Amino acid sequence: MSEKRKYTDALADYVLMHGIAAVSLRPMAKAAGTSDRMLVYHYGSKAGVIEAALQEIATRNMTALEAALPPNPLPASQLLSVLEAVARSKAFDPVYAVFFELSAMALRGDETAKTIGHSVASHFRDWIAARITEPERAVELLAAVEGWGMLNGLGLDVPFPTG
Amino acid sequence: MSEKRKYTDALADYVLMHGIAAVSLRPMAKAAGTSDRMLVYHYGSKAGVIEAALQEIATRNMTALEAALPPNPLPASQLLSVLEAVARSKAFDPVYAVFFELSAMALRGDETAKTIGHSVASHFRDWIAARITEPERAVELLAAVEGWGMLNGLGLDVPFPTG
DNA sequence: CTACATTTGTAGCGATCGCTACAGAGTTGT
DNA sequence: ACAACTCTGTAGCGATCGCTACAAATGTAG
Repeated sequence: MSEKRKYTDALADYVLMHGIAAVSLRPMAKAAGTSDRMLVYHYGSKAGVIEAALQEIATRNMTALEAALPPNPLPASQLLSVLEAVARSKAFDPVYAVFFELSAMALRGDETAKTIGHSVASHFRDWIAARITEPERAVELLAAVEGWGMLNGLGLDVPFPTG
Repeated sequence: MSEKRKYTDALADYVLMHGIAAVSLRPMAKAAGTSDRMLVYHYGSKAGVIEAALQEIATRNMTALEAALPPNPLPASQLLSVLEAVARSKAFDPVYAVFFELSAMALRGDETAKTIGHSVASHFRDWIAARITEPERAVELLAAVEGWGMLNGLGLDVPFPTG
């Protein structure tokens, strides 16, 4: 595996762990086993580094989704109980957090956040649509799951959507 | 009105405009017509400044909600069309953005974000509960509205929840 | 008026930020 | 062997960060 590929992997881990807002080149480089100098060399700038990390996170999520469940229409309620297991696992918190940060950045006009966030959300929506018997409800279910994640993150006791 | 009160007001505007992650003392002080020195004097530290701004934003939202609609049970669909008008207005984008940032910070363990975010979300939930004929559905509706805001912010064309 | 406490301006501390100039080291093509 | 190109370490630039020491100004109480 190329050095840059390994860096990208470590950068994605770092962003998931610390959030988009908190990153700076030197600590990130240290976590990736290299120097800030090399990150700028490979990715052009801090913005390039962050974009690469976000793209990597997006790709991971999409492939994880594909691998988790074959496209096979189920009743919405059944798909939601699969999603609930994932969403409730502590390991998913950083993904939610990055997604929330992306949304906030997009609302403030960040073009990179808009592009990547829109792409991730669209893929997730289509993934859902291909796995429920009422595909036109995919967006509604996605919104319910995201809204649940937000309120749950804020410590509200919210029943997971059941469809 | 006391100087500190005026500062807090300007700080809330500043945070709504620029986001939580982007704030630093000097630009914020300039926007409030004072110096970083004075912000630290009045609020103790940068964290104190941010907390005051967030509290002010939270208070504004709660009083705006109270003023917008008297507590009078309506069918959920009617309340949602009121909320849709607010949520779709461009002026509400910064509120959504700050809320998303708060959620991300809370998920990463920030105690201030947890406290304030939980408080805002609880009040909003209770506000809804007092204005629909099926109060037990308040959390579900809140989650749907927040999820809509997130996907909408990412540029997805999402129908507003109808209840 | 005097003694004290509260409020403010000036200046600057040490740390970190993103980024770059420069020089070598390593690799490749001829 | 030589030149050209890719890669990487060292050092440091100017800017900004949160915060503080110090002292002057301002208000308040005796």
